[in-house]
Amino acid sequence: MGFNAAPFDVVEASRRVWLQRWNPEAASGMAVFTAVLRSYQLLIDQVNAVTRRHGLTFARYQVLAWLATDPEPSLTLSWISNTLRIPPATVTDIIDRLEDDKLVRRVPHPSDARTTLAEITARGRKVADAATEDLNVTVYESVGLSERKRTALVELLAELRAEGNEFDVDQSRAVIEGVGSRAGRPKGGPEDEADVA
Amino acid sequence: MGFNAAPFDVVEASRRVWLQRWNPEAASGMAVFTAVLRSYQLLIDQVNAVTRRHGLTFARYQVLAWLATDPEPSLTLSWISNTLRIPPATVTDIIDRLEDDKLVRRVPHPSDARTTLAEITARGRKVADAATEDLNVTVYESVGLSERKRTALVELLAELRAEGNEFDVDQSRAVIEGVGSRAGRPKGGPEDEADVA
DNA sequence: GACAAATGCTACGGGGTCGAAGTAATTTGC
DNA sequence: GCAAATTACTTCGACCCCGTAGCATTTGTC
Repeated sequence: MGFNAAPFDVVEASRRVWLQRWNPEAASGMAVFTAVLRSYQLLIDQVNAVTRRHGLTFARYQVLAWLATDPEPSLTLSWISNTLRIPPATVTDIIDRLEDDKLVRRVPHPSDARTTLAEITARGRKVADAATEDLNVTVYESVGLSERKRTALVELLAELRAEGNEFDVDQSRAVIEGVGSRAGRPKGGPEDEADVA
Repeated sequence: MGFNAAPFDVVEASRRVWLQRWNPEAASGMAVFTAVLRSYQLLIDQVNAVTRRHGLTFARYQVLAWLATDPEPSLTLSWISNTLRIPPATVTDIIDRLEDDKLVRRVPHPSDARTTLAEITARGRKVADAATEDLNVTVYESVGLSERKRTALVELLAELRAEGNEFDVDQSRAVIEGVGSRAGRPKGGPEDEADVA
């Protein structure tokens, strides 16, 4: 769907309504959610338009991009599921489609027969890079905001995500440093269970 | 799906990869998009869990909440489509379901036979308010961040959305001031066409 | 007033996603 | 060393969303 401007700023309008009918804390929280929602819609729309040009949905692109990026040419499906927060059944479907298009290949895990690895093909790598290049030029480089404000925004959202336990704050730094160590893990799971309900 | 922490901060990890393989502008833009995406996932997940308790999807809740909020008890389907950025066919579907549940009623527009109004029922109002109350307590009031940071975040996102032409910046203020004037408009459309491609 | 264009909505059909249940392999506990 | 619990993935079925095409009405143009 093409993107037409809404007739007014829905976030600000809602916020005023909330302030009248509910309490200020709820109003600011609602405003955060609504602002994130509408920003997401704005951006995902542009992203979808690009990935579609390359024959991919965003979900499929995302998986392919990680496979293309990672030092290891293959990742376990469960790693994909946990990291990209895609339900297992959806990962299965995504890999099915990518396999149909010969962008990815299923490979048995060397030491754990339960586990399946997704391995990117040469063709897949080519498609991923072309799509990324296109995304960079068409969307990412022309997101609004100054460089300084982009940084501020990303930091605020990082804090929001950290507080919401969106990622494992304790382990994150260590994992990011050792970028190469993501794939081959025989166990694949975090060694200490996070206490999420 | 329950929400388990990802093993690391995917935004930061991606940003580093981008800085190595692509240019800094693309990296910061990608980080903005990814941060918005993951924040959206985090929040929409919580919101969905709440609305489901009340027998609604988020899309249906959103429509119902606007109907419950607006001074006018009815809105045109096209207004809903434009404002909440929901494709017309989807609005039809949403109203169908809400009608099935007796939360909303279709009413012919008094002066334009093409147009249909959605009017909230007493039952609909009750469900909407209960769901909103629940959302406030369960999600909105406990979004992270200090009040100051929430404001800063919402402002940054407003700028992002404005630059992306997510809403009609010129008219927005005027429309928001006259909150009551949204519904009954016989024409329903903006009087000057925004120059969107 | 008549015809073309624009607007508002709906019917149809398909694609993407995902919860739940099932299968297979591995790890844990005793 | 074996049963129970856990982990990894897939199958199935369903729901939600939405692009497309189409119909009805209104508006614009002459």
